[in-house]
Amino acid sequence: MTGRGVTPGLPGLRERKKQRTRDALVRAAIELFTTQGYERTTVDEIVAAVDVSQRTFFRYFAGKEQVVFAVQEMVEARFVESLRGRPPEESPFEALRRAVLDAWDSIGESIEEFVPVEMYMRAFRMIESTPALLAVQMRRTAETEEEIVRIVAAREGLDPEEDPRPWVAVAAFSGVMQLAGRRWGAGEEISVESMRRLTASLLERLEPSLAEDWRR
Amino acid sequence: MTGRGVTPGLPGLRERKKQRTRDALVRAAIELFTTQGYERTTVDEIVAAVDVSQRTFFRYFAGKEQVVFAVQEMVEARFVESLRGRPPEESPFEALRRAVLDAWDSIGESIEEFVPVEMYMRAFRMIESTPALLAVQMRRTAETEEEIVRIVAAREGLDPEEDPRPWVAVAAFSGVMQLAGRRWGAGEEISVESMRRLTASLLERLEPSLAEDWRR
DNA sequence: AGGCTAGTGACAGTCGCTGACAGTTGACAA
DNA sequence: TTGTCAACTGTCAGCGACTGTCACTAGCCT
Repeated sequence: MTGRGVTPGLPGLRERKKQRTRDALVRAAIELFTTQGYERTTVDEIVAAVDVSQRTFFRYFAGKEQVVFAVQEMVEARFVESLRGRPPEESPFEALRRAVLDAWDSIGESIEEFVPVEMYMRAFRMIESTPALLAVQMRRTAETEEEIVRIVAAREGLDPEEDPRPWVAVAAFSGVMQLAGRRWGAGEEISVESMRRLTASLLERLEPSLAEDWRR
Repeated sequence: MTGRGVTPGLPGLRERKKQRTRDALVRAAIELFTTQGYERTTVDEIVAAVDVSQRTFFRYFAGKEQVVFAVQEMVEARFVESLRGRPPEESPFEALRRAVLDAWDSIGESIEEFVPVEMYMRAFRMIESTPALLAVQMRRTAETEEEIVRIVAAREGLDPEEDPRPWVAVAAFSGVMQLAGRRWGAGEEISVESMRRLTASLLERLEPSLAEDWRR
């Protein structure tokens, strides 16, 4: 008996250690970024706070910006999952709309396990106000869009290579979502609740805004 | 008589010299980027080709990426101008749609004065396929969006701070435009004409894609 | 116990970019 | 013309992000 009788399904010590280093880097980075600013924080400062070498940092993250998006990834995953669960009788746009709202409803707890919600919020605002980060954010969004398109197309039994409608719908939807993010970042309220409200109100107006004669 | 009796309205020698340096940098950069790739081209190579110092390069362009967007700026300006000229009785979305198509119709000549159209096309594709450039591109787009919102709001006699409809409409429109760019970049045809066709067909489908039941 | 290898640190080097300072050259007035 | 001023430019020195290399440590597996 060596005392190594670990629960079989669980990751080994090596894996857990890695995860801990990674988490520590994310937390330290966001802490530093939000207190002294993204550009004014060097990678050297981050690694010093966690006491690892700079080389190690770049083994975990492809770039200084990547570390910021570790949490964002979770949120997106939550939305995608939620979309997959929508009943097939909903129209594509309706399914997208409900999936976002559902995701916002249930997001609070799942972030909290990892970092305080308030830290996530600060990170979100930091992204909106830092050109370098915003650029990465937008690129990431574009990539997620592709996955969403595939899901929507599958729901409707379409081949996305053939039919442009899933692309167009998702593009329009995504445009409005980005707008919501920008507005929320510029506003006062820092709550998930306010983000949800804003999202709902903008998505509601999408169809009318395109068709209606605004002057009545 | 000193021979310095220059035509009064024209920029002086200094100004012309500056412009020449700038143009030379843009051309050299795009040439190098498109032949050997963006990342594999160093700023040193660019300045060597034009025979100026690296410092000078950074006085003209805020970053290595900026030089790529010198031409793109022209195209966007053309679109904005075209939008301003649309008759006020058109619906906002209709005006946006026609403005893009008009812009594509008249874009050819105005680029040619500066660089061959084919070079512009290659630059466009390079942006689509280079993460660093795509990120900047998207950021630039977001900034242009704001101006478009103001124009649309003005057409309709609305205050954009009050009414979210201009924002929503432009966000959706812009999302589809980005999609058009991506599709065009991924396709075979490298002509302005094909870009125009693609744009037209996607914009046509925007409204139906949101409302219709796709399964009939 | 002992070999295998993923993960790490140390170090040197490349590249994008900036600040400071000095030299040069158009613009403009005397 | 000539002299002064301000705008441009080159040189140099240096920072910070990022990468390649190589030796070493410590979980892992038999």
